[in-house]
Amino acid sequence: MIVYFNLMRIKDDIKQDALFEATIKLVNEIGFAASSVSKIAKEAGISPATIYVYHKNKEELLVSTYIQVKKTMGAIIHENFDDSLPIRDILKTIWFKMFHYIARHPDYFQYTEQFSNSPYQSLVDKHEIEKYFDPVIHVLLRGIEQKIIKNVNFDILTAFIFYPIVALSNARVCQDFEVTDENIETAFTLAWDAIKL
Amino acid sequence: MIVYFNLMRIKDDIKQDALFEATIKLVNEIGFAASSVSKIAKEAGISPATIYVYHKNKEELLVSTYIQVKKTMGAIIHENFDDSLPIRDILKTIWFKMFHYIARHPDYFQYTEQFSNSPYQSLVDKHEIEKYFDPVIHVLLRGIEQKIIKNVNFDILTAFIFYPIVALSNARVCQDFEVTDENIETAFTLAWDAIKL
Amino acid sequence: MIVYFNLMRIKDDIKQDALFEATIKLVNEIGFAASSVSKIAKEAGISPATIYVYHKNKEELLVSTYIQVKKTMGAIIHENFDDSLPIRDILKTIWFKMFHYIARHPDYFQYTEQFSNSPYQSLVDKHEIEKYFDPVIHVLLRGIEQKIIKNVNFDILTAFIFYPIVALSNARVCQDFEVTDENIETAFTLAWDAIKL
Amino acid sequence: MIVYFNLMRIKDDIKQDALFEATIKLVNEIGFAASSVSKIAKEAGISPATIYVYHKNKEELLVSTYIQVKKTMGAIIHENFDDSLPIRDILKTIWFKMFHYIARHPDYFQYTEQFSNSPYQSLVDKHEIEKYFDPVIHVLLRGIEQKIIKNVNFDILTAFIFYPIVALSNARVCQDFEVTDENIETAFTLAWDAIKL
DNA sequence: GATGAATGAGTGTTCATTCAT
DNA sequence: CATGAATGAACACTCATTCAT
Repeated sequence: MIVYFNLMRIKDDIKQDALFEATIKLVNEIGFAASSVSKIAKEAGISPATIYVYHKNKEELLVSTYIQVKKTMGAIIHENFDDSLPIRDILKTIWFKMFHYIARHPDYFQYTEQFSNSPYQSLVDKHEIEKYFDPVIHVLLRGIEQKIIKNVNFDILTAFIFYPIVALSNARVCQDFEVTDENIETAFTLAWDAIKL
Repeated sequence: MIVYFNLMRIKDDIKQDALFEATIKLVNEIGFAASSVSKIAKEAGISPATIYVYHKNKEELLVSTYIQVKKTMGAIIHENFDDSLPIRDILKTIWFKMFHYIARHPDYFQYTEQFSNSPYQSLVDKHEIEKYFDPVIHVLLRGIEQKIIKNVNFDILTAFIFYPIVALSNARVCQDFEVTDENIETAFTLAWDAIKL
Repeated sequence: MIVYFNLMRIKDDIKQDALFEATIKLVNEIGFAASSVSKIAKEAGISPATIYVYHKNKEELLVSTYIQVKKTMGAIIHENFDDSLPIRDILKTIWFKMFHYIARHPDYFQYTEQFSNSPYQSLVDKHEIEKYFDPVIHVLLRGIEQKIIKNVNFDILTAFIFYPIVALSNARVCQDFEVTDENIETAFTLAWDAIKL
Repeated sequence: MIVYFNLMRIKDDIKQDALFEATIKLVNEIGFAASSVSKIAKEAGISPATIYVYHKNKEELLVSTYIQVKKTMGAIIHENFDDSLPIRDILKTIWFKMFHYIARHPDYFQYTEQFSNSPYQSLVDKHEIEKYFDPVIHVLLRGIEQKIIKNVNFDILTAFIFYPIVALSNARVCQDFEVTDENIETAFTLAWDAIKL
């Protein structure tokens, strides 16, 4: 009986996962508006009706897919996070991790880009996302305290230390930027020059 | 004779304009996917069929609206463009002009943000857009030549001298950044620190 | 067990049938071009969207309706088909069966007439239709072999042994021809005189 | 002034003609339902509104186009009509003339075929069409009187002496029948065998 | 839990026709 | 006479969602 129950759970997870991947794949291929519930279902190999077993509605499917990607990204850039290193080194490490993560999962990244410019984005609890990136945020705050980083509005800091990664990773925005370790290093120099005191 | 000409000209500029404004307003209010042709028509006070007198299809309506906004923006940031000023001053002037333009037309800006992350974006002739921003681009190139600006990949430069404006103007991304002359000045300092040699 | 099977089978034969009859009725009443999907749906008492559960699109609905009529017609004219009778008798029997079938289902016949002159006709696999009429065809071939029927191009034979039935059954073409056994007999005499050696 | 008036009239006729040809061409190419007023207008090189100067509405345009083709066909098959020849020769001459006319104007013929199976057909005054074919009709009547042709219902006669021409000329119906003088002669033999006493 | 069938509401688009010019 | 602009009504079709099974 227990075995049976476990098999059920496994089955669930497989479907859940297929749904996650199908959603991202389809949104990237045909865009947000054209990704209908039934197309996503077909891509995932399940019935449209089954989606409603796992998710309240389409919105909730897209939002939870977004959150899951963001959560994963947060976890990955903080792997082996060492708070004791110099601030510049910590940030540089995170730059590399982000670029490498995006390079490995361009589809995940592209999904978040599309999502965060869609009307669905307003349905996300911002604090839930932010908490996945808390450790880096605290590094910046510490940098300000230690007078290593400019004491300016936090949004300004973000616009120079994180947003350029997004821009440079977005093939639509930057077509000539090749993601090599050397180029990442160069780009990071500008970021650091921008925020350092 | 002039009266005759006015009587002759049939395609209605007023309608054309209403359509332009309605498209932008609706896309901002309910997002790209939900902005149907009939809703846009209703907002503009015309029949859905009339849209097809002015535009081949929905795509073309959205794309031409985007191009028009970009064109206007390009024109405005180059108003009184003075090539003889120091490079830093030219760029700073453009920063202010962009922020002010966006502040005055937040809806236009928001439209371009949504558009450039939609599947429609791939339908735009990139070169047509780029030419509206040629003068600034040449300023950067001159800065590199004169060894005032870092000699790095152009996409990297763009990611630090233009993209932060987009990030900071995007209320969704930066909710704490208040657009005041002082804050713009501060933010520009970081941009200049990033790109200057 | 049978009850269970009935409960299981979901796609509704009753709806399928209603759709078939509605399509034919409407096309006969208002013509092919005016028979819109929604009108057909209303006539069948179902939602327009439901049509797309049973048929890929309008074309496919019309084509499959045509094929079904042709199939039925083929089956009926070959009922009790007796290959051992004299060729003239076989053909005469088929003449009567066709006239009687058409008289009983003038709407089915009229539908095929309209269909085969519409652009949809090119979508039909001709061989699929022809196979329903194979037995008669073979009778003609046998007649030629046995030097009972003129040895001429098969299309010519068809134009005299089958096509006149179509003409005479078409109320639009022949308004004065009353379908009585006597008149059919008379007309068949001409057909036989035409093809016999 | 008269010259001016004449020029106007000529211009009219050119448009009228272009409209006639455009209607037939388009209906043959894309079918009846898809041939919209504006497409016909574009094909004819005039404005859709102009069509309504020459014709009350779409129906009337299609009907009058049909009548004109029928009229032309009637005129051509009666060219050099010689009532004094033997009946068989007269009919054979008409067979050849019809086949040759259709071969020369397959588009005109195809138009009438499509038209006479469309709902528009009911709008035609049958008597107006019939009168264009009066002379042949009288030949048949004379044949009956002289006991050369079978004394049967006139529709039956028509179904064997005229309808096969339509069938054999219709590429959709008869794909293997090549229109050569020899084949026409052969086919006529069957027609004559059918109707002769 | 999983699903195929069903649908009302909506989609983008074209239609025949009118009208001011 | 000729027309470009305009439109209400309709088109074929897809949508997100529900429900009986």
